Amino acid sequence: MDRVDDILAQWNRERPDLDVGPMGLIGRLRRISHHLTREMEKTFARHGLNDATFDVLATLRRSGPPYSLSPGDLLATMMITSGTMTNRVDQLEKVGLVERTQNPEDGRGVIISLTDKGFAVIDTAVTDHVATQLRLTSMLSPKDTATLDRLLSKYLVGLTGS
Amino acid sequence: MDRVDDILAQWNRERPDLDVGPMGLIGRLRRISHHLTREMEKTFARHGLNDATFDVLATLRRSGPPYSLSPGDLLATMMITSGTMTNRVDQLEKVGLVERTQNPEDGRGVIISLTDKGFAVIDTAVTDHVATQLRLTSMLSPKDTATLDRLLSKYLVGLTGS
DNA sequence: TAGAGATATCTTGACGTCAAGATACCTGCC
DNA sequence: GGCAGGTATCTTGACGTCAAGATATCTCTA
Repeated sequence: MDRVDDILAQWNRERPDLDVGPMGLIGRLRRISHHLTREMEKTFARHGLNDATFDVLATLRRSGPPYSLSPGDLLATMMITSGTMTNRVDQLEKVGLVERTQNPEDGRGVIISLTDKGFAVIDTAVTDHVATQLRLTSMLSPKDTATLDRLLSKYLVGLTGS
Repeated sequence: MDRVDDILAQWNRERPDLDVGPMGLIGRLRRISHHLTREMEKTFARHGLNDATFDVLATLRRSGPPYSLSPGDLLATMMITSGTMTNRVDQLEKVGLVERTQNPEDGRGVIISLTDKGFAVIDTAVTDHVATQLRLTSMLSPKDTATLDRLLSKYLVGLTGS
């Protein structure tokens, strides 16, 4: 029994014609996601980052040496638009965590690279972040975690095709 | 195998010291949530609404007659701040879907009520919305849906305490 | 090799959200 | 009754995001 159940009970009383099963599942998913995001942002803030800038630095870091990607490459793994990407890189460049260089092979393109400072920041931040994520999933038993993860993966594939 | 698995594989290569199990679960949860929100917004748009304004109208509608709540009551079920609430009500009042009246029992308070037009809009929109949600969960088997819903509820309670 | 269409990135303007604080009003204690 | 502290709502300014379009460059075909 959670808060979403209260919402469903209200709908059942007011609109008994509606099948609110999907609403319960989706509502819970979104509430959990929202809550997790809020909590993780606290960790990012300790490193001078937020969800958006952490995402960029982390993508560059895990791509491996030379820790450089084009804005287009970065976009491919994030669910955002190109304008948002420009804004994120602007912020990070301003504080010296990444730098833009012209792509020598394509005059239209630029390459975003982690600076040494950026590398140091993200390497520390991600360690902290992983600890936070462990805490945020620690209330689930190993078995429940495994089942949930498997079902979410199945759902993600069914929903987006990959 | 989904896109999140690719991300985890990159981390394993670059930072094998990190336990990325929680990252997979949280990443999937957030991606699904993001995708669902985007899809549902299309439905809201067909009724001249968005996620924010739908939420307010729906909360008033399911509260039952007289379809009136204070901003504080509305805040209690939504994960937003008071400033955001003011903005949402402003938008809805401007287009005549809700109206503000002074709370006769408390000079500090106001009461937000659905107008007849607001009632008609939300009653149609929610029917459409439920159909969208059914579609967005239709790729899961009934059994998987039940298991997922149960685990999410458990997680939500463990995470937020209700 | 010239031009049409495709591509990569950035710009602009609007919107939703938030944190922090302002304002008005209520309640309970002295 | 009057004042202190609590409560309900709104205001302000900053930020992240998006859609749509601008600009520069590339690629392919004739």
